[in-house]
Amino acid sequence: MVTIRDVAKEAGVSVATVSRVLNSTGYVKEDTRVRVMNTIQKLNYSPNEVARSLYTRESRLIGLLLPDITNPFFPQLARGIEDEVHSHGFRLILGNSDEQLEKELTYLQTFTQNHVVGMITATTSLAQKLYEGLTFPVVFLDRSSDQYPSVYADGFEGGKLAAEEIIKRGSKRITLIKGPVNVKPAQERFQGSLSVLSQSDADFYVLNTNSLAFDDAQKWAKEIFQKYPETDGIIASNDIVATAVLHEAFRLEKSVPDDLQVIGFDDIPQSRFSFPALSTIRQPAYEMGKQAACLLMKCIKKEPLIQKQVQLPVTFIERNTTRKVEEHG
Amino acid sequence: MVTIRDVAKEAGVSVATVSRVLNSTGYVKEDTRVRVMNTIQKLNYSPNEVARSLYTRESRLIGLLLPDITNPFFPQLARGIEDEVHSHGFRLILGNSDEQLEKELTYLQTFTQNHVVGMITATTSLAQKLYEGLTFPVVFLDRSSDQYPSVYADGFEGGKLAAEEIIKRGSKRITLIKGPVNVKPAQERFQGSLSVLSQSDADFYVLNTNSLAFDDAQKWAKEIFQKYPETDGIIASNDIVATAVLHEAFRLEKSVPDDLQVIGFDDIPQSRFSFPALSTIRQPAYEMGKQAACLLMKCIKKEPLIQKQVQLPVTFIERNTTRKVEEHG
DNA sequence: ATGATTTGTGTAAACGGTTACATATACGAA
DNA sequence: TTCGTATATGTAACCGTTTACACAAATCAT
Repeated sequence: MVTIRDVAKEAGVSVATVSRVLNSTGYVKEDTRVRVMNTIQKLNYSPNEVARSLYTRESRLIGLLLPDITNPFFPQLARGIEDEVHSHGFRLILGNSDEQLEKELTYLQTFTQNHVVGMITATTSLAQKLYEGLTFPVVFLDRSSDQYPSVYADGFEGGKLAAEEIIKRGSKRITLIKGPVNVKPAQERFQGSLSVLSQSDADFYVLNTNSLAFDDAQKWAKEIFQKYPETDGIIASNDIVATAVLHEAFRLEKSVPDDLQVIGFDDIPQSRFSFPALSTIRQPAYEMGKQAACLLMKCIKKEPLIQKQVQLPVTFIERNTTRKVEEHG
Repeated sequence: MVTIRDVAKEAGVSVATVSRVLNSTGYVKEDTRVRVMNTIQKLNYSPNEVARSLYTRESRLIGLLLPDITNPFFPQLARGIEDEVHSHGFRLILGNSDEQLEKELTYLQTFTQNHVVGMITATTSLAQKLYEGLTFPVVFLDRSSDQYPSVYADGFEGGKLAAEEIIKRGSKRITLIKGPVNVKPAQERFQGSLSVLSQSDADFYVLNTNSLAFDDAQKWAKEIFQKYPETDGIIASNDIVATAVLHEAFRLEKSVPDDLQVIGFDDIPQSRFSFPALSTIRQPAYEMGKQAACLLMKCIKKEPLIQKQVQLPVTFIERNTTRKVEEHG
């Protein structure tokens, strides 16, 4: 491995000069700068990030903690983040928490030990005090926080929207699928929908679930039609569950949206391809990731944050699992 | 930040002793070991991974290079990898290459500069010589290589399978969607299907595409029915494209599988929820990731590899976008 | 009792960068 | 000419670990 000393010797200068050339700091005469650059090229030298990190006490790494990359919502967040931080020269250390405190802790330690410059977390943190001791900035994504900068969509509003739209379109016996209790955004949606439903004249049934994943979605879907067969409107905890519901409804030969309406949450890319195409509450995932990354970049550069909390709007995406309403006027 | 010296001083021993306790190397008397451990607890000391890395010249990080995490096939690979390496105490630096050589190079550099202990790549590497200079082991995933350890599914066989099954089920005017030329696995599938089709008595049409992503899938789908409206069987380049095709077919009121059969590739989780449920060639993605990680672990531990190339079987998953054939016997 | 070996601990030199500080020259102003 | 400042470069300390080497005490074999 070729080091800065090798370059210095070859170019006939000191390591300090090479370092100065590398970082464009201090004074360097143009001739020597060129000479050093050439030597770097010639020796194919590339500075050791670890050594740099040790001295400066920060790396160019950013920690990213997600619940589960296998859920299609999160890769979009991740991609938004990556695209943004990459352009600033940072790289990501990725961790899946599976919403388990223990795994989250492991990664927090990893991030600390590796001197990350900052982190973005989209997971549990029921205990926000976990993050208190950290020496680097943290941005919460897909979760709100008063203390920390955070980027999230308005889950409560989304939940309300879903309920309003499904009621407006005529569902009377509504099933509300409640996501895992420890997943905060899922609870917010749920509360949003609940607040609307409880003030409406619709009957409703709440199905409690403990996962948002593919492998379980089918189970919840079956459960609904067993326990509440006469339901004519389902507000799902996310698009995956909604898709499973749709699938099960088809198996049972229910006609969507005529006999049964379904609304999802997230608007993952594949939702527009479901059959019928899924009506859903859209969260701008890629954009959320990007914004979170921007916020973190500002924290890292110690620029003042104009606003610590960024709440992005949710929108109702009307597709074919809900009935049409004719507009007035 | 509390360092090893703080611990040493507090425990009344030398840094060497603390280090020995930490790494369970050399001789340490039981009393002092306990005393040091207690001090570590008391001071809440956690060793600086960067410093360790600098001296030992290796980190506990592994580089992972994927084409695009947004394509649902890759998160599954990633998850398989993470689960495996995590249990060995390693963490992942993630990069998306978008199949662009330039981005790939950037990440190769990042990995080197950060002293990763190894890397797994599932992307381009048209120029395998890129990987020659590296000081750490590399495992190819979803791509074969004679030189390097690699884990992949039998794409050619998968392509053949798809063609055979669709022909066996009676399609006569087949559309073969050819994935991007620079994506090797896509080409292998294509070649596999092509080899079968060209020896069959079916007519077929090849649609060339340059992406496997959601945003473009719809475009290819529309193109097919414009250019080859009488087609009665479509072999898609992956499940995403297949799903888009299905969606478009429905819009055009084609009856699947009666008038049109469709076969995908990958078996991403959502495929079983498409309508009709997608028949596809399954690649065991999670398992592939896991195997690749296992291979890398062995390389890192310098254990001999029993086999450098691991080829996992593909299987035809019969769902409802293909017609049934009655078994003989 | 004596030497060899095992056990236990400490000192200091790496690892490969960055940067504070020292030094030296060039240049412009007074 | 002299001083102050801008320019240019080098020396060495430092970041926080690991480990080679040195040394001493304890244990063992003869």
